[in-house]
Amino acid sequence: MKLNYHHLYYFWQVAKSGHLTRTAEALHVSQSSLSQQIRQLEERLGQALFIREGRQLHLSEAGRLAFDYAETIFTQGEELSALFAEGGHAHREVVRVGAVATLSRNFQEGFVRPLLGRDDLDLILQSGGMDDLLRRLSAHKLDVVLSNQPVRGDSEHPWRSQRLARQPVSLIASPNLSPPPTFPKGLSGHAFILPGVENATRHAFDQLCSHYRLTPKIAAEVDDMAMMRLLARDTQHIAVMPPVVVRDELHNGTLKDYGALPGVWEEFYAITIQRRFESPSLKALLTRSGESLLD
Amino acid sequence: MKLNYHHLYYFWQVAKSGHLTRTAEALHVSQSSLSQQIRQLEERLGQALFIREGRQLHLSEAGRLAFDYAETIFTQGEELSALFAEGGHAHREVVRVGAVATLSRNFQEGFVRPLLGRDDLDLILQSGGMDDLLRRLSAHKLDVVLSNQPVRGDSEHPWRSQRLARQPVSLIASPNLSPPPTFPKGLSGHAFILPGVENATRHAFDQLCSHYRLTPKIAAEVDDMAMMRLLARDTQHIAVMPPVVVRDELHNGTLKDYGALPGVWEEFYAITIQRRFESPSLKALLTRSGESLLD
DNA sequence: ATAAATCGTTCTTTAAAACAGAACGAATAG
DNA sequence: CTATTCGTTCTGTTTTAAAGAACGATTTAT
Repeated sequence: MKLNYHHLYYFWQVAKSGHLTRTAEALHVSQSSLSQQIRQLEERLGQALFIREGRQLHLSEAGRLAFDYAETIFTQGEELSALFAEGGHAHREVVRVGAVATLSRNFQEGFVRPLLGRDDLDLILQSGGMDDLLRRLSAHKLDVVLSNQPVRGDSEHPWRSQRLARQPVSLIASPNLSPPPTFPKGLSGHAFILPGVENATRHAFDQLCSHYRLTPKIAAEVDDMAMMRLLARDTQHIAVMPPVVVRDELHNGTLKDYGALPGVWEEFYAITIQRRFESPSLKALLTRSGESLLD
Repeated sequence: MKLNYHHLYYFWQVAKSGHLTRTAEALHVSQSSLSQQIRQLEERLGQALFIREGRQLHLSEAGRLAFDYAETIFTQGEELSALFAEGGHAHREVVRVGAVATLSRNFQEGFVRPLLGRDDLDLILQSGGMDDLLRRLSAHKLDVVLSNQPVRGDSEHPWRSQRLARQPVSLIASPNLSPPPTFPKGLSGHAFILPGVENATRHAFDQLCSHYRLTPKIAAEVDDMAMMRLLARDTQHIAVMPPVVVRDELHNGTLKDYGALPGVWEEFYAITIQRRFESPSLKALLTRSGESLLD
């Protein structure tokens, strides 16, 4: 037996105002009809939503609960309705991309680049924390989340993490460092700017160091790639990061790539919710080869 | 003309599976009926939701949009339905309190204390960032948010900020500080642990200092009250904070209150959404006098 | 190549629901 | 203590959703 949304709607309206007769007038239905529909909803749910005290209606605890749900349901519905009402015009395609705020901006740009030239669609880019972004993804406020970590989905949150690209991780520093650092030997005297410990790249780097019995001096731990880029530029320390982050600086000579670390990769994932009808533009983004994202 | 939620429901089901006939069977209705209801929805919205290609249905851009809304609407509905289905039992009262994570724990506890003894209701306490909490409040996932700052509501977010209490702010430090600090003179040689600049208390403190032409040495800026408490306890610096935060330490002599700062207050606000039927327990919490919250 | 099956739409009839109106009862107001 | 207000219940009416048959288009099978 299905929930009757029209009954719920009437309940919502009455609960909002607290008066049956007034609501009936506002909705242009008879109070008798309204009363009946609400009673049917109560029978369907198996519990009283209103407490009848004299000729007044008060929300019961169950009613309060139902009201909260009704509120989100029908505000969504009204939003939808308004969206279609405002313009009879056809809807433009929209692609909404969320990106973990600590992710490389160059990578983000590379991902959405194919969409930038198109004037037949709207691109919405939002950054934020992982939790926040995943919540928005679940609420269908985002189409895809970009992250440097995969996420395991479960039955409640059927997320799908797809690796878009992997990028070697290099030693990046000022070009006039002397002696020039090399890996694994030739690091003494230098301090490092590293990704934070929650980062998978950092984990790989630590493993590599422990393999070569190295205990590098740590100048800073930074989780934001944009911040790391600034620190690499403005200090004499060695940053451990993918070259793509500092593409411009490498090109104009502000920074130098002292070589990739073997077996250490920064990975990029697209997290989506599996759905039957994917936006064709988004689908195209996700099925590209990894190289084009990083050049 | 109102949006028909039954039509939307059918649309949602068909859009999920992509097949009209199969969905009709699953819902135990005829495919003709299903087809008609969806057509009526399209007429109501003024746009095609499906693109008919041969005998296949594809979501149009408008359809994709509508589908996202339908998804949140009906998952909410199903959640509601499940909630009432699982137990025919009467629903216990629930009060859901959100608190800004940086807020004093003692204050939080004082706020919810009247509810702790009651076994006829469930108390849900969540902490998080202001943005996150306000979002949950708007989504009716929380009944009230506790904060040390008021929030201006608007027509879209009709928040109401109510001041629950104000608390003097004192100089708090180790009891064996010598010379004992006094305000405004007698602070030289001491360093301070201060709330972060986004905190209203910090602002008042800075104003006070500038009035007395003081430039205090800052040892640390901390936005989390629990953290501040630890630092006050484990350093020889002077913390600027309300005594309520360190009530226990003051009582057992671990810390000492060197006097309140004139005109500096830490304020506590309850942020709610105005509604017709407030939970009686919550209402009782909000109408208490401020004193009982802080003792 | 052509018949058969599949799938969605449209038209018409039938069943179900939402609805309005009247009668009723209880609580509030003058 | 009588009017009025407000929610409920009962009955007949109207509207809406549903089913069935006919149709057209596309895919599959022979």
